[in-house]
Amino acid sequence: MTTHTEACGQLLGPLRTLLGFRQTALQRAYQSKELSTSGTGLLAELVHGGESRACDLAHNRVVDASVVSRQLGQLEQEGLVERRPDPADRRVSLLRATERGRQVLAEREAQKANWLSHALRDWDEADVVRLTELLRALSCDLLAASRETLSGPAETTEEGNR
Amino acid sequence: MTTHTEACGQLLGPLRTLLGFRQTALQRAYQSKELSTSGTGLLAELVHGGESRACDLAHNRVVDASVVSRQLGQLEQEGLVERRPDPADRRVSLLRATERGRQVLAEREAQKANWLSHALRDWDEADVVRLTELLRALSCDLLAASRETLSGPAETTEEGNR
DNA sequence: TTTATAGTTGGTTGTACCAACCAAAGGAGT
DNA sequence: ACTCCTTTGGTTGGTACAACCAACTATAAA
Repeated sequence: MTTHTEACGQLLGPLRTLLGFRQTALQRAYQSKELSTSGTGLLAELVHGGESRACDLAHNRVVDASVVSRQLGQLEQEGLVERRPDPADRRVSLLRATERGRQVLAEREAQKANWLSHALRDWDEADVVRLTELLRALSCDLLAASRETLSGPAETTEEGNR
Repeated sequence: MTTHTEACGQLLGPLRTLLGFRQTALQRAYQSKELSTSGTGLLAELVHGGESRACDLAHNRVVDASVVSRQLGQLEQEGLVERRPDPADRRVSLLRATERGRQVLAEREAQKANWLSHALRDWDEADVVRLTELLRALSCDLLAASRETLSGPAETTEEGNR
């Protein structure tokens, strides 16, 4: 039980609190009817990541392909994304955000940024920046570790958690 | 559009990513069958917060009372929490974690801390501490802002809330 | 031809909401 | 003091949404 582990233990509390917000408070606080909350993330990924295949989207978000499929269906129906067949592989469709999709997302992001800015009105700007960096790194490492755990909890770990 | 707002806009990405983990990767990565993920949070609150009333728990977690009610039922059934009638008000029951509840939670927390420690093995310890502080503050302010938004989005926005 | 991959659809589960309800408290009016 | 009426704590029923897995079709690749 190193001090590093202890420090991580301390991190658990706030992390749980934050993750707990999903589905509840935050969601309700800044939700629109136009964009089913989970769809927002997908749309954002398409806007920022450019044209992608559905399976890549699923992989990035670490969710089942079926989830992405349904979300895409919804987004497409609302005209926020469009698909075209991949000329190189007729199994895949390439997804892309429409102009309207970009626009809607931009609006939502602006709203959220405002809301967040209000919520953090007492914060030092430097702290916001610092937190952003740390969270980015955290997400990245959590993602990697999740994949590791999910794919091979068998023998990929060298000596022995479990 | 101040730079503060912009900085918050930058924060949105990582934040979304992180919140997206809920229900998916993280959940699966460190989940046990003994404790329904959402129950963990409740149990943690009981362990750390001491004997509480159900309505206070609901308020703290910003969820509907019915949600807490069902979760408590489950936890109680597994012998992780117990309730006793409040002598001062016969409507309320006071909830408390059982010894076994404490034990189970402690195990889970240790597991998680280990997992997290592994995930963040390349991190500077100081950064972990810093992130913990920032996340704590973030949770706190997000919570406050959510409540504000939820309770009175009508006309309470500009000057004095309520 | 056989096997693997991309995507969709059906069925199930977990977690949340709201509405409706019961039981107990707390005030107000007589 | 006694009864009404409103408020509050908690439970239960019904519904929505997002995730999963399994089964299926169509296409590629070996």
